[in-house]
Amino acid sequence: MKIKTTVASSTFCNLARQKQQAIVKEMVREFAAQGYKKASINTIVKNLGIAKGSLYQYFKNKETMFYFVFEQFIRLVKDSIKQGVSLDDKADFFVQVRKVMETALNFVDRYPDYFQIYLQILFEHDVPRRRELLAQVRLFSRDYFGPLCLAAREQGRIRDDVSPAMLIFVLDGIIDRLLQDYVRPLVDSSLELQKMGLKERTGGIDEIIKILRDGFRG
Amino acid sequence: MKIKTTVASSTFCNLARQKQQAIVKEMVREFAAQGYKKASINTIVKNLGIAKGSLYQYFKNKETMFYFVFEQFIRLVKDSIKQGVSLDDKADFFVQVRKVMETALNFVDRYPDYFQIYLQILFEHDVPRRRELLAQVRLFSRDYFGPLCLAAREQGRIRDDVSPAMLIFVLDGIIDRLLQDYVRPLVDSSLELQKMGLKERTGGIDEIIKILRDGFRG
DNA sequence: CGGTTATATGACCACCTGGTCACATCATGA
DNA sequence: TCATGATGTGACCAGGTGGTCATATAACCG
Repeated sequence: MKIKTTVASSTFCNLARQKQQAIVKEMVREFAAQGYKKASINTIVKNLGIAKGSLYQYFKNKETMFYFVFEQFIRLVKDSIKQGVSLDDKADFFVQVRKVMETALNFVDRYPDYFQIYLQILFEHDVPRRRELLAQVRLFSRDYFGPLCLAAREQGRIRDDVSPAMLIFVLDGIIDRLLQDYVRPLVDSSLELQKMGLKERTGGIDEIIKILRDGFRG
Repeated sequence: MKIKTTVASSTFCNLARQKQQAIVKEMVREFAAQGYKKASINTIVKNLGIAKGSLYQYFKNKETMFYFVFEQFIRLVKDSIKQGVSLDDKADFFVQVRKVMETALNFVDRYPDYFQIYLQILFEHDVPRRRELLAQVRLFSRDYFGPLCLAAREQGRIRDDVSPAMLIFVLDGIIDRLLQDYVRPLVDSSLELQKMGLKERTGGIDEIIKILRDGFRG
């Protein structure tokens, strides 16, 4: 099974699978840790033990390397969505939100570095073709949550004194926080889900859903 | 009134107020836009129209410049808290949360670049003395929300099947999102509070509080 | 084997970085 | 007016950046 890409050279595509994977892994690691601009090609080749010229035979330039990695990220996301979630208008809204949270958590659990790269793109304003890249991602938010939220509201599962924009804002915010907390816990307010087993994790998500549904009031 | 700092040179402190402010403003702008490592001293001096050597007579090195700016940030935060909020155990919990949100929003409205610098520190893992800096900030979160949340729970204003950690996690997450959305709206899920007048903004916050209190259920 | 093409290499380039310092300019006070 | 100390300056440094390319090595095939 050949690797799918629109930007890597044929030389790279014909590389031994093992070497290929090592290169991808190291590029992902470096871009995840440093973002686009701060990422160092010298560091990448040093860690791989290959010459810089070699890397530049595989990819035209730094921007292409980044885009290649991003391509892989998009592919993984799409695969995860296909496998993990099936939109079902009839199911309870909060059950569906729950499913989305679990799918998203599974993704960042499996591919934390790829998720970090996504965060880097969100945060770094001078990433090449940033707008275009982000437009490709709007997964949990627009393509997914948008329709889900609108449907839920029309079906009366959501109080009608809450605007759709606000619903999306809060849900998206909570999920984002959940994922970021998973890969990069802050000292102050962490659920530490990444330290838990599957069962506790499920319990944590349950609690969040409960809050979203019924609020904090005692 | 002399500027308060523990790191700037006396030469800088004796500078004409106007020049001083211009320098502070430009450093804040650059660090806010680029973070610590990517920030360029050459850019700063070019934009200011002064020699690099001059800047290095005001501050020992880049790290000192960054710390100086951070010092100012902390000062502004403390002032804002003093003015904006008074902890009141007897007031309704959600009313207090509301007050915190408004105070925080006012801060990022007045000092968006300083808030950006805070975000940069949160996100950039190789900022010098990062842990120490972040420890000084835990404002809305630990020093503030922690006691508030615990008190609210003990007084039964919060449902007792929600853990304190979860309460802090969700509140902190929502506020964080609110502030980030204010200075750096995402295309997909933005409330666009920054485009609104004071009244609409108040309405937006009200809606959030309502959701936190009673949840989304229709 | 020889010949030809594909891959690997690292010295090298121009450019930028944070930082220095000998020197120029200015202000002050006698 | 002149001397002294404070302030301003930018050429310069070592080190890092993304990127190139002539050359060396390997792989393949007749």
